[in-house]
Amino acid sequence: MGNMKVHQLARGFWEHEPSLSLSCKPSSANHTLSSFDLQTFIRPKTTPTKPPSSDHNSHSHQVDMQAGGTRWNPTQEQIGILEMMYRGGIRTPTAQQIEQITEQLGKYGKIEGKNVFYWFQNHKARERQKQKRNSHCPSNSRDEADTPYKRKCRRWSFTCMEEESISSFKVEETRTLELFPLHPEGR
Amino acid sequence: MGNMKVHQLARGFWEHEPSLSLSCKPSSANHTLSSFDLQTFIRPKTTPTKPPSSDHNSHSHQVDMQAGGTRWNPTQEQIGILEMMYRGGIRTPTAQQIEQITEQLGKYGKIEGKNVFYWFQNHKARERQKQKRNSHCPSNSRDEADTPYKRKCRRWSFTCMEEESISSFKVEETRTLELFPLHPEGR
DNA sequence: GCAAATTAATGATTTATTCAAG
DNA sequence: CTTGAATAAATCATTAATTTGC
Repeated sequence: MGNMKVHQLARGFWEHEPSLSLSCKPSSANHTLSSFDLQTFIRPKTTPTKPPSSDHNSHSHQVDMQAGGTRWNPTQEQIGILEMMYRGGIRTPTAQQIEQITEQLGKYGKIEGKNVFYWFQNHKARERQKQKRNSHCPSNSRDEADTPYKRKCRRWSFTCMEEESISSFKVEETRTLELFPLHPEGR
Repeated sequence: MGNMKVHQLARGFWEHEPSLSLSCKPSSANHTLSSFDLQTFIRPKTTPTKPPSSDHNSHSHQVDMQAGGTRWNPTQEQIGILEMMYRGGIRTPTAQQIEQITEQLGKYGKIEGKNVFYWFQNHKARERQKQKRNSHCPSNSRDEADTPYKRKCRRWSFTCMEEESISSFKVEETRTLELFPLHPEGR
């Protein structure tokens, strides 16, 4: 709050790189790749920064957020359920679980899969660090019911919501890319 | 591939947790959540481990992999393009870029968005660590063309490919979960 | 020359750290 | 100050190189 100036500069991503004046030796870079334009990717299309259209606000529960770049603001019910699951033993849910959880929690307010994912990550990390800070009598500092190194497969894939979303009431645009705040100190 | 014994134990995910005998105090857990079954999520549905069907091998380039749980094995063209992009300055591509890159690289072999994402993460990290190991005369150890702390929004979402995939030649099942080799020594 | 055994690379996940909104 | 979001570091796990014994 307060002194949080937000730069709106809409320059491209890679303009801070004149021409790669590094003299990296072109070792074994003799690829026989055909028909490929690097420029296509270097310059990501100068998005027109379409402002979010007038939202209809369907779900009522709390501020609808999204569509502008705000972050998820969980409701009490959502937190409750998540904590219950955490206490139930879930630490890093699989994609499948995340899907289901998201669907369930969606009843209580707007939510995305990544929110669920992040919530578990953060909660786990912070519980751990809280426990570490309370390492007074570390007699039984065994990590009780955490995931004991079984490597599960996450299996996700990107789904970019851009360019005319599915037309239904999906997340539309949500463009925060060119719009980054800068913080006063080097923290 | 000789003494690599593979455990096939197909027990469920959370069976290493009888009933959470922890006596965690039920602090402020008086949520008024209704109609929600925790068990649904605790027990993720005992997938029947369907073996991959006979693959037709469509793309010719190299071993088709996938469909069983193997990892992405990039072709020379793909590596070439990715390295070119990296040298071009791309470090952590946005979801939008990843989408495009994936599409392009798809011409040279099977690939997913997450492969592109991981490739950049790993390549960046390993370049950095390689450079750190060569810190002989650290005169100009400035991180040259890396992303200088601009926080972009990644914007991804989960897409679980399970339960009868889209029917086309998509990734089906890919279950490597319970199947881990054990190595004789502590690595 | 060739497969098994070993090692080196590197793809895929998880954990730690950091940034920033509210 | 709390915590959602994102990135970096550490770690695990698999595949390709490479070596080795025949």
